[in-house]
Amino acid sequence: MPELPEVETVRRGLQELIVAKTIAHYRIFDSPKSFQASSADADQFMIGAAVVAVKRRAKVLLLELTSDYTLVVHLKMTGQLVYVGEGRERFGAGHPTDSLVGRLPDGSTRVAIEFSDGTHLYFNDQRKFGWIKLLPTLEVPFIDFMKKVGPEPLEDTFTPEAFIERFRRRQNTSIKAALLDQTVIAGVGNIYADESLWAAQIDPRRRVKELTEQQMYSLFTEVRAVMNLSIEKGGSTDRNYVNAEGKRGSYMDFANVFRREGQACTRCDRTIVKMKHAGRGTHFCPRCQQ
DNA sequence: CACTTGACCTGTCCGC
DNA sequence: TGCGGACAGGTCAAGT
Repeated sequence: MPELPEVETVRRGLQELIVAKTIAHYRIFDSPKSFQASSADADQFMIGAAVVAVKRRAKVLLLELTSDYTLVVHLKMTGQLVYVGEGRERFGAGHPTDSLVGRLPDGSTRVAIEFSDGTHLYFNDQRKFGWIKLLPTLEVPFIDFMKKVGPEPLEDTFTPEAFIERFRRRQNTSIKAALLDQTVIAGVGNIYADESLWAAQIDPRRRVKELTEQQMYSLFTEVRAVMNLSIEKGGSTDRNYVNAEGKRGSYMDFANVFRREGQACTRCDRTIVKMKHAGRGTHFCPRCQQ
């Protein structure tokens, strides 16, 4: 479930691994949905183009090319963007729990890119929800998603006042549903919604309009703290997520509620509960979250 | 406009 | 052991 910390971890890895590499070939394994570009465009603007930079906006990765086109990538639920360097026959050769990735390409590979030095970048996606679009770099800010998506919560310029203002038009829904709404705040998904609400001691079902200013300040602080810690830990590997080198993240070792139903709350010892709310599995402590 | 629900997919897990 | 159904959750379309 790549959310902001996972996508940022992939971005940092790719920035180190593929910038300045030139695309020699590409291969599409599946469906017009996984890779959205005409073959003429892909041939003209990918082959021979080098990677200028790897950027991120919300949960979307942007691989900018020297052709002035950008590969826009959304990993959705099970997407992976994995780099395999020259001579590396497979991942997972180290500690057996480090990696979820075997020899590539595999049955989940949707797109393979070969660089001129013989190294590869694979877009794997078991459930095919994810996609790659090839677009002119200048058009990227104007696609629907980019126009609607909310501010980046980890930017230095983002303030608690701006955070509170973003929730103004979602007063009547639950705080969890509002946090998951990408047009309110960018990058929060199910894991970090549950974790930040636990840290701020707010019941996920509570309506936005019922929350005090102090609670909203606390939530602002905790959303950032939780996601910053996760980036530090390389993100959360619940099932499929791996970074650009095929390695797991370790944030789940630090989670206080997510996938911890039936266990004791680390703050008050009450049993953590899981229920369905806002259409999602929702984990919280019924004693210390109000 | 605000808000909720279902669809998109497929691997995994659970109960029979 | 095999099989059907529930489940996982990011985003968008369609519904109230």
